[in-house]
Amino acid sequence: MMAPGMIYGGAGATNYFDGVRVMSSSTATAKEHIGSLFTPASSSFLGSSSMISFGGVNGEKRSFFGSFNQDDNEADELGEYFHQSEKKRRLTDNQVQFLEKSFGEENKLEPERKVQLAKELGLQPRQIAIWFQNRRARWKTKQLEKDYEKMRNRYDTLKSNYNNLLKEKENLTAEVFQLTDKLVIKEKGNGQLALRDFQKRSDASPKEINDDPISRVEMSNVPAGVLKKQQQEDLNSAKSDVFDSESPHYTGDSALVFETEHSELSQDDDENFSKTMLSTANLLGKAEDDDYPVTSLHLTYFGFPVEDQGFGFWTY
DNA sequence: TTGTGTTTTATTGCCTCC
DNA sequence: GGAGGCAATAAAACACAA
Repeated sequence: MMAPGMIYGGAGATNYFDGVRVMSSSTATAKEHIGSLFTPASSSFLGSSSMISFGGVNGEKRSFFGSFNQDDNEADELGEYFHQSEKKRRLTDNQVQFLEKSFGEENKLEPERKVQLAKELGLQPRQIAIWFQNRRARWKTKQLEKDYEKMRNRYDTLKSNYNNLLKEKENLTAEVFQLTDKLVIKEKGNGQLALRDFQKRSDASPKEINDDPISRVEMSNVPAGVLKKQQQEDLNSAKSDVFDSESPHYTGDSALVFETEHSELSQDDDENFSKTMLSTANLLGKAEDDDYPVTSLHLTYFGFPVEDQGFGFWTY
């Protein structure tokens, strides 16, 4: 049997009187404290109805649901409620309905409202507070679920868009392959001069070249269509002879430019693509500056940006 | 009927605000 | 320091399948 006025708590439990939390460090102290508050004259916490505040002690039953249309069903419900044991009891449907309505109006509970609701529903103010607290927790959980659902939908949309862009990019890449091949074949001819020039320049440090901002800028400004006849021939020569996989000049750089692309293209495709593009770029670069061979790094400035542009190779 | 999962009511401890 | 809010949790009540 629990002490009257004590909402069943264990040892060292927090106790409540009329909705006020009474913290205690020792159970005995708490019991004494609470016990002293419940004299036979106390108007609340009457025996088995310890969780329910009745209107008065004189047997008069004030209207339990002042705001409800009380019918036989509700009377039965109440009777059921009052006759439940002292264990944890559920609120009646009408009580819950009333609290829900109140929660819908305002989910925070001011002290006056709490007391008012407690009076109207015949519950302890503390019970009203607990109900609101639990209801807020449920509301928050629901809200989180909704937010999660929204975010998931957004993610799905973004993912779908990304996949579409990926496909588009693959198509464009394939188109570039085709066009480049066509271009190279078209430029077929004598390339010996280009090969000699390239070998002469092969002593130049790649770092120097790559770090030279001026050459980068110049490269980026080379219009693709400006080619002299002799330069075209140089390119054709270089295409077949210069870009072998052993060349220290190109293999490393190739990886630099296309390193984010490995998941998309096979290694062979990757290599071929790099070589072809280097070939083209060298040809174009030669039109501007014979001192520097074009490395794959420079390709970045030839309309094949690593990221952030329409033809970019980025990863998520 | 019983085992099990879910919901509801209530407690506890910590934190913030006044 | 007290009051109230919140997160985590306990435990009773309830729902339901086997």
